[in-house]
Amino acid sequence: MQLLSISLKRYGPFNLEHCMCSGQIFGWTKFGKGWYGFLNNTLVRLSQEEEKLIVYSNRELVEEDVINFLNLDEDVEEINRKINVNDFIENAIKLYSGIRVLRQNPVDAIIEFICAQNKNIPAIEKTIIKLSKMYGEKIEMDGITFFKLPTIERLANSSLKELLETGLGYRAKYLLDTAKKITKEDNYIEKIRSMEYISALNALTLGEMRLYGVGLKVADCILLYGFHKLEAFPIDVWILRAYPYALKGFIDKNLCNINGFRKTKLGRKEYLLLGNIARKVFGKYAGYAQLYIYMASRNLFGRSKKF
DNA sequence: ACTCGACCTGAAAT
DNA sequence: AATTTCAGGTCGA
Repeated sequence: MQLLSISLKRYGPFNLEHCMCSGQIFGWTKFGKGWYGFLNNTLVRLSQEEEKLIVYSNRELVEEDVINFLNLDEDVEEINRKINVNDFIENAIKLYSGIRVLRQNPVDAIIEFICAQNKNIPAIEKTIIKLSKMYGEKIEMDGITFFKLPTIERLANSSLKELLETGLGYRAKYLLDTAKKITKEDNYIEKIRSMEYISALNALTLGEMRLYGVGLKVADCILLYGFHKLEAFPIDVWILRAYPYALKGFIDKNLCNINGFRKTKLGRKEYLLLGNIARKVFGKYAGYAQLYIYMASRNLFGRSKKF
């Protein structure tokens, strides 16, 4: 057992709640004041008291791992300055200060975001828990039972019929096929990691290395949250709704008229166009802008009481 | 190349 | 209470 106390004073703004509720990570649960989840295969409880972060685990903890996972070293104040291009973003930065792009395990991100497509947040959490219960390692803490996400090998060795019991629906075949692909190809993860953002995006969605069931949006999530490629700008329905406001002053009227922004889905060409505009405006930190915009959009247009 | 309907399932809206 | 719509999309015709 180990307890770690990390002073947040020497880092920029950090807000655990915002990080956990920004749709960038699934499988973490809040009980009382603590967030429970897996950090590099170790079950931990995270809680924040203003300038202090408390980390608890049954196993040995390395402070470096925690700092790396929460990405405390990243200079968010500098990033915030760079992406603060209009009132909308400035307001969002104020409201959701302390949000950070976490450094998840890439494989976990792949599994999570394939499961997450075209589902709402409660349904996603439910599916992830079912999947973990079915295939993952069981670990207890504070009298609560938790299940780790399955390994990709375990998924590759499962069957479609079995996977369907988790309520994955049509995503089951995506997940199975993807798991097989990743385990079959040598160093799949490392190959993606070594690529530049655009190459990685293309590799995930086209050609030989393509993952079945991974389109542009899921690929962007994987690259941003799993591989920390900050140029990635995942465009989901929430980003699309807020897009004209978030990019105010940077989109010409033609684009506005052509696309109308009334669509709920984008073609490949449109998706890339909107993403490229965001990358032009927000530079290499488009991914951070995306998190702020996502939060702001849920707040503005969402009816869910969770946010 | 581009558009558009189908697709599993469960939550949320009507 | 039953029914329809929608949800952090992707595939294939």
